[in-house]
Amino acid sequence: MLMLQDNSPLYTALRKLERHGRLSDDDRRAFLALPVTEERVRAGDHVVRQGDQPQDCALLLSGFAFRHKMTADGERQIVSFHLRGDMLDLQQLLLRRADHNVQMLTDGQLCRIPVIAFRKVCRERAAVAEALWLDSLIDASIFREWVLNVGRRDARSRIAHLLCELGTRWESAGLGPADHFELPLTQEQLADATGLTSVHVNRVLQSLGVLGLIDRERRLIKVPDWAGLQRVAGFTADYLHQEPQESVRT
Amino acid sequence: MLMLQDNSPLYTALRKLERHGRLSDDDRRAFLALPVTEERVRAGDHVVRQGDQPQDCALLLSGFAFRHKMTADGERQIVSFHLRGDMLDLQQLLLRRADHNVQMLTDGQLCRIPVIAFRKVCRERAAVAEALWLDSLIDASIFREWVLNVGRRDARSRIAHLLCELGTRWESAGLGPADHFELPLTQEQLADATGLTSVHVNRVLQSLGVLGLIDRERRLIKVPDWAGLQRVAGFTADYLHQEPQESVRT
DNA sequence: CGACAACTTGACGGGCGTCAACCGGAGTGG
DNA sequence: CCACTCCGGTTGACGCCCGTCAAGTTGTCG
Repeated sequence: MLMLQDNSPLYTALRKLERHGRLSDDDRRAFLALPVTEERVRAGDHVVRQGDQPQDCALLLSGFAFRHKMTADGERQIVSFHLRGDMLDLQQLLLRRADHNVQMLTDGQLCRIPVIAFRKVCRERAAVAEALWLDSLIDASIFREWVLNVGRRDARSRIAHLLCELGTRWESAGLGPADHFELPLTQEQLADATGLTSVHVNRVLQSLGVLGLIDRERRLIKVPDWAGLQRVAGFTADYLHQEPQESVRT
Repeated sequence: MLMLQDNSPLYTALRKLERHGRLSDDDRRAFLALPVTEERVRAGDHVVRQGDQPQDCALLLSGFAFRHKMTADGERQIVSFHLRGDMLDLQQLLLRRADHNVQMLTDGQLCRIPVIAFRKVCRERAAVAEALWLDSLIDASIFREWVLNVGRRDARSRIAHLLCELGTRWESAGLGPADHFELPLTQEQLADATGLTSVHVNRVLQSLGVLGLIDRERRLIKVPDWAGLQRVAGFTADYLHQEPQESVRT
């Protein structure tokens, strides 16, 4: 078995990619050998801008990021949040032009992988391509859940659902327990993610507090009643596809 | 150049996959050689059910299909519509358990491709895997636009936007001009796709008619003022990624 | 011609948006 | 050490977009 190099910035990503199935030593080696450039970024920095044609893919090493789009008349909608280990613009591997923005929520660190080298590895190592493809399928599943969330849940369960998702992903990214996580979002950003206004988000957060479902202190969320929050949200984690896939073997 | 077999049910899909870049003759041969079983389906038939672990992928040969999810308390949200040539559950290639439902909107025809054989081709023919991966990335892009649509547009532009998308995809699927297409949806289904109620959808459709933006006759939509509809919708087609990609060549 | 689904219309109500004022903490500079 | 500023959070009053309910109407298929 290949000794893993914990010091490679790609190791975090590799661990996430292997969540659904081991790669061979050759696959790991090829992936870890990708050329990268690390980069320190500040809250608010753009990682990708709509219309860009970036020549590299970004991997989030630390900090929080988010994707968002805007309507013609300037309304913003956040479409996803990203934690350590997430690939931020995997789609740039195959799609030329970015159709949305990716921006840092907090200070953090990311590394950039040149598209050309990345594509080469994908073409030569089918299992690596497959793991990355799977990753983008899970992203897509999360987007579908978000459509359901903003389309068919009322404000309270909508926000509760988002909190459940973030807690669950926080835990599965190895950052801590799901019921005690960082939420480095202003209420306006929370509103942009849920299709509400910041005023209403404020009222709903308070009501969730009164119900004993969440405790807020600064940008930290504690969930004293996880089952209750889940019930209000109608949350089940299946759409995150976190379990190993035990998928059909060829 | 490989002579294409117009009679293969996979030919429609191949043409769509090659929209963004030619495959080699070997790639085409491998894809067209996939074992398939054709199937006639009726409006309302389920193609995939949430929780299923299907052993094949479905390709839509004719008719309309849609995907939908439900909240814990039974609210339905449609998350996408599908036309001839679309792969209906590509994600079953890599994900074990379906997290949503796929159902026929009209009578139609589909063909099923066994997951095992399909995966084998993907592992052996990197370019085929890449084309399919690209297809799921475009799906994901459409989901993001839907999040924006239900999250941040009012009822009128929301419905206008959906009509613009369907018209555009109708045309690019080779079914006819974008401003004159079939819309085999009840107003309740339209409501489930836009996060509204059927009553309100009814009123908005009428108002779009009064504005001279659309004409409805039965399940047919004519758009006398496409530019106007686009303006009301705030629609730009970039998120559909229809242009050839001219992507970085390795 | 009866039955059923889909569409249409009107009256009414509520969840959430809008507007605006105020508060509170963190950073800044004198 | 204290004003000043600024951003984000909080609160209240009010109103609108869209949901709800319920009663028709139309169209289609047996």
